[in-house]
Amino acid sequence: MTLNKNTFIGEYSYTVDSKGRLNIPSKFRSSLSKDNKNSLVVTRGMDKCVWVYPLVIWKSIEDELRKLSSLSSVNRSFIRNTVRHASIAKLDKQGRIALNQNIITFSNISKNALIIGMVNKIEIWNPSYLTNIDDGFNKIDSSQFDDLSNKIIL
Amino acid sequence: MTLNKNTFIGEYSYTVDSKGRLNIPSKFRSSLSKDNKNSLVVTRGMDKCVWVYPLVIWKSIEDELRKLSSLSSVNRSFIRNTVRHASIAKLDKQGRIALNQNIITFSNISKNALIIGMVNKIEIWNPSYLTNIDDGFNKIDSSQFDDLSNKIIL
DNA sequence: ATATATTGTGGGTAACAGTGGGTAATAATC
DNA sequence: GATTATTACCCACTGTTACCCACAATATAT
Repeated sequence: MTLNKNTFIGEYSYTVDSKGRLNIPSKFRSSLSKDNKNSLVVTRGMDKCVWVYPLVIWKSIEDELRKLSSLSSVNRSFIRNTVRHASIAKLDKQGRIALNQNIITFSNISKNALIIGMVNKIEIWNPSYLTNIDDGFNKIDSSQFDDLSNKIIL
Repeated sequence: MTLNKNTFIGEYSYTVDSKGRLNIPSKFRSSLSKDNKNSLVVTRGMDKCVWVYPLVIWKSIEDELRKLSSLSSVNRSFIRNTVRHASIAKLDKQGRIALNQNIITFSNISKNALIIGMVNKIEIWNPSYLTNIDDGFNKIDSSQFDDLSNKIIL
């Protein structure tokens, strides 16, 4: 049962096998709309993790990037760093994707991987890295969320 | 007979069985609107308890989160910590949901569980934990509620 | 008060999900 | 063109999940 299509929530602990294959949670797979053709786009996250987008969501990101003028050096830099590490990964019959060496090295994922649903995308973490981020979260002055608390009722 | 749909009040004491299944009070079930498709969203509370939302209520939270840009690290942190422990639980034919290990460990619920209606959501407590929080509540300086008293008429 | 329906609890079993490895097809290298 | 390396498909094993039925206790109705 899924909420919206191409929407991901929850956390899952999986293993990367000797061939670099990583299972995508079946709940995430069943959320993917058909027009993704069983394909995801894998790229570097802004934190030390992997970002995974459904193909159609990535396409909309591409369309946004297309609107940015290359006359601006900031834009050029932003576009370059957003797309240079992106690659398309197709799910195999068992529902796994193969992570390339570039991504594995960047995120420092070896055996255990933590997969987290981030609503419109998926994050893959080295579990020990995430623990550090999590600690940071708890140390954030809650006043930083005051602005959010006016927008979102939990 | 219920007042509003997806609205919960009252307190109930139930047991979690060996498979981690927990009954949802029938009064709560009959309050759920049909478009929830017998599904709830279970996640960690901000206290040491479990928060349970009707599916459609959670969906509106998701929609708000989707609007937050991932360029902001505060936003990323907020989204991650809001959704990573959330999962969809479908009511079985007996009106129960299955609590996963993550949630059980966090809330320290073993056999007995206290289910409390919180108007727009449901809380599930280890009974002994709630006693402690309750004591704390009584010690809060009432001036902390001054801000709220300007917004809500009790 | 008796009969009937509903509610909370427990358990068996079949289906599914995650993991690993062998093998064939494809691509890359010499 | 031959050899090697990489990729993708297939099968198999194991543990978990979800569905089904059962039963006792409570509530409701006649």
